[in-house]
Amino acid sequence: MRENAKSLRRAAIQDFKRQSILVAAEQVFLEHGLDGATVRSIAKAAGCATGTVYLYFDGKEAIYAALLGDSLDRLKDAVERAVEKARRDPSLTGPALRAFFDYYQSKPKELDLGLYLFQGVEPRGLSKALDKQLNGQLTDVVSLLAECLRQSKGMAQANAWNVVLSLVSHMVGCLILENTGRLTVMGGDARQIIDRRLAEILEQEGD
Amino acid sequence: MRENAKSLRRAAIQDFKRQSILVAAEQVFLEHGLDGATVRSIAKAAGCATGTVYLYFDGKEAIYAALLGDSLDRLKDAVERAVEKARRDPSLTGPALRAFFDYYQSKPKELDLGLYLFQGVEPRGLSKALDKQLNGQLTDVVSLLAECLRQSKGMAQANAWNVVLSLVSHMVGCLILENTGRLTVMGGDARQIIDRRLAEILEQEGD
Amino acid sequence: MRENAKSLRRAAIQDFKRQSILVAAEQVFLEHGLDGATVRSIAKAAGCATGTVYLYFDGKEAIYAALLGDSLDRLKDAVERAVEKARRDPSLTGPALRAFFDYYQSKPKELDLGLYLFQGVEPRGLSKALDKQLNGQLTDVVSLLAECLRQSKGMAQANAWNVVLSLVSHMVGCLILENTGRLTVMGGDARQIIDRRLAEILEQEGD
Amino acid sequence: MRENAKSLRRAAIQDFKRQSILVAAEQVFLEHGLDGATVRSIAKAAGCATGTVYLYFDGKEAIYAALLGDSLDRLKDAVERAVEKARRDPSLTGPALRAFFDYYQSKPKELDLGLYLFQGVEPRGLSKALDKQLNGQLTDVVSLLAECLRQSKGMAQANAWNVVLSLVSHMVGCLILENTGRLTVMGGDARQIIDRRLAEILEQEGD
DNA sequence: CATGAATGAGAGTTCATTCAT
DNA sequence: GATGAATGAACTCTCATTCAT
Repeated sequence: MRENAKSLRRAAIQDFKRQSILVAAEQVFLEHGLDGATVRSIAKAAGCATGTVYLYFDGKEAIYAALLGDSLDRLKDAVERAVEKARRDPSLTGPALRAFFDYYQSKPKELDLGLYLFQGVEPRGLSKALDKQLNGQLTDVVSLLAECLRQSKGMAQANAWNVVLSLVSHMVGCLILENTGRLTVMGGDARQIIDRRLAEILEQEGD
Repeated sequence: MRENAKSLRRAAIQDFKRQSILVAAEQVFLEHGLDGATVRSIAKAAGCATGTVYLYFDGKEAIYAALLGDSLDRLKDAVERAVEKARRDPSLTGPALRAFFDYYQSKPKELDLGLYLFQGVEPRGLSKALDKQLNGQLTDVVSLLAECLRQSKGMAQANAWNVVLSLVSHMVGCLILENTGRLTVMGGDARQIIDRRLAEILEQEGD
Repeated sequence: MRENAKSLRRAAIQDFKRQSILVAAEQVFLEHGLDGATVRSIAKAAGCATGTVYLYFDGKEAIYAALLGDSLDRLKDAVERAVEKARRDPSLTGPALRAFFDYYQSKPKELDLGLYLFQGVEPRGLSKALDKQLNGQLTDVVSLLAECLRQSKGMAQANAWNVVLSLVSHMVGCLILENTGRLTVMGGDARQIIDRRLAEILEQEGD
Repeated sequence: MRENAKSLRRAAIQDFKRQSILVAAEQVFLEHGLDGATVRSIAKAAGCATGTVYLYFDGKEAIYAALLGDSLDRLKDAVERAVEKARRDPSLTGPALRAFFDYYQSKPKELDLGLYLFQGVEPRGLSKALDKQLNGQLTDVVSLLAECLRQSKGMAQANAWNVVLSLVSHMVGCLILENTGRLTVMGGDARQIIDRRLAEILEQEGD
């Protein structure tokens, strides 16, 4: 018992350290970019020595992968919760579909982070394995949304899938343009655009 | 006169060199990424010495900026041509609106290139000046599209502007997801999504 | 008494730990080289924590020194036993002289280990003290062999000494070339070379 | 012509730089060992910046390889010259056979350098290719000596080969023990040992 | 104008050693 | 006594930039 308690405490401390490195890394990545960030600066931001970072992660890319994986996990959780509510109350279908957008709008940094993935995955050194994992996580999220729409509108599965893909693409585009200020400069409002789009989708007849 | 001719010739030669460096740089940037590209490799691809690159550009960032500016110029040209056709033949409004999408779908690398802009502009060394210039170029393109839609559908200007912003966001999202393979993995097709979207827009009554 | 017994036991346990670290270290040194070996890997091979190694040794060099000293002790033991037999039965003089060679041929790694000594003793951190100690141990071994030869052949002491020095040099050269594969590549056989040499030595008249 | 002269000059300068790095590297390797030597310290000793070293060599191991290859080349030259003389004047067979020993005794550092090869080639990171090359160079030298002995004494080829292998092993052993002071401490003299050995070999009947 | 050798700061990563537990 | 997390200096190697030719 005593031993057990001790190792539990140790594990908790380790988890905490790991998390604090991740938090620090996220800030550094977002401020300086994936290549601009140095392990040194991440360590300094985390308040530890350079070598310590390597006790918790295999290297810079591993940190990035962990960061992105966690982010997509949280996204999935958020979407899941919203979809679950909509299942109990179909009038919440709109908000459920918007959960993807809401998540990234409330955490714009996490989308920025993911953008690194959008540049020649291989050449940048991001492994195929990471790419596959992230594709899987993204597909899971889209599946949840498609199923939600299907149940709500009585659409055919394939149809719901296509509508959701279109919607998600639209959300991604809006978020990127908003994050970088391009949309604002041109007088656009991401939330408004998406809401209008959602209204159109939900108005349409099912099939 | 003699002097003048000579200097004209010299200017032409200079322009040619400058262009050949830009062409080489584009290839290298797209293959290795902004950070992965080395000035030496750009020079080698351009068939000149490392130092020569610095005779024509202030440095790596400057090459990138020039490249991006040129790309947006070409985009604007393409959109302008399409819009001009639509003005003469309103049935070509759909293809005109799609010109933005078509341009980047036919040159996916150029969108990739632009994506670097979406990550921490300042810290990466990309100047506010460049950012402003690019915003201006993008706004020009959107203006062309909005005016085209307005004339074709008799919409209010503000309304047309909003519709085009939404459309352009959608296109950007689709292109990014397609370029990175995420859309394909999930069984989506960017062109199809955008065409459906265009059909909806053009069907709607002009307010 | 009780205390005494306890401390004896403790000393025995300490010795055991020390030995197990040495055994582990030898394996690691031989596999990865003096610089390639890490204290962490030695500790892991010894089944203890990194810090524990420092409870028994002053550091990596100290482990190496201990290892080398032990190796030379074992060599001396082996030579002593062989020489003792030859004293009782002079026909065993050949095998006695070959004991040096036999020891290292059966444990080629220990000669490898010793070779580190041959490279920049001081700068590598190996102390003068260690160097002196090892010279002493080597001289002891040579003395044993010289005395054996003197008794067997009735040679003058100085003469026997010279012959043994020559023989030991020869053995060292053969062992090194064999260990590294150079001899084998060239179709040579260390054992055969040394045996022929021994035959010549023993055939010669004792001055 | 003018161009040619220029590039010739440039090539000469390059060769000079390369050589000066090699000379510096040899000193640093011998003082600090193969692992102890740092590229920085080699550069400093050569009077240039760290990066400059990488303009002339692929890395630390490449420097070592070049150093060792050059050394063996010079050894071969020395042996070749001596053997050539012996062919014209058979009374010089002794000195010819001793050329290997003489070379390394006059340049003890070069043997020290080679000793790194004698420690687990692979684990130390020294490539198989280097190992093979060096084996080839060493074999060439031994061949020269064997042929010299064969012609001088009218020995069978196989016999001469074996005698030379034995002799070379002996020389290596003597040189190592002398270089490290072990031989001197024990009152031995490498040159004397080898000369006696040579006398024995040359006295023997040619099979 | 063009060259490309030289620079040197800085990258990711490792590891001997320490010390709080 | 034993642990192993933490340290931070030092490593090899890269590359944007400069400048003598």
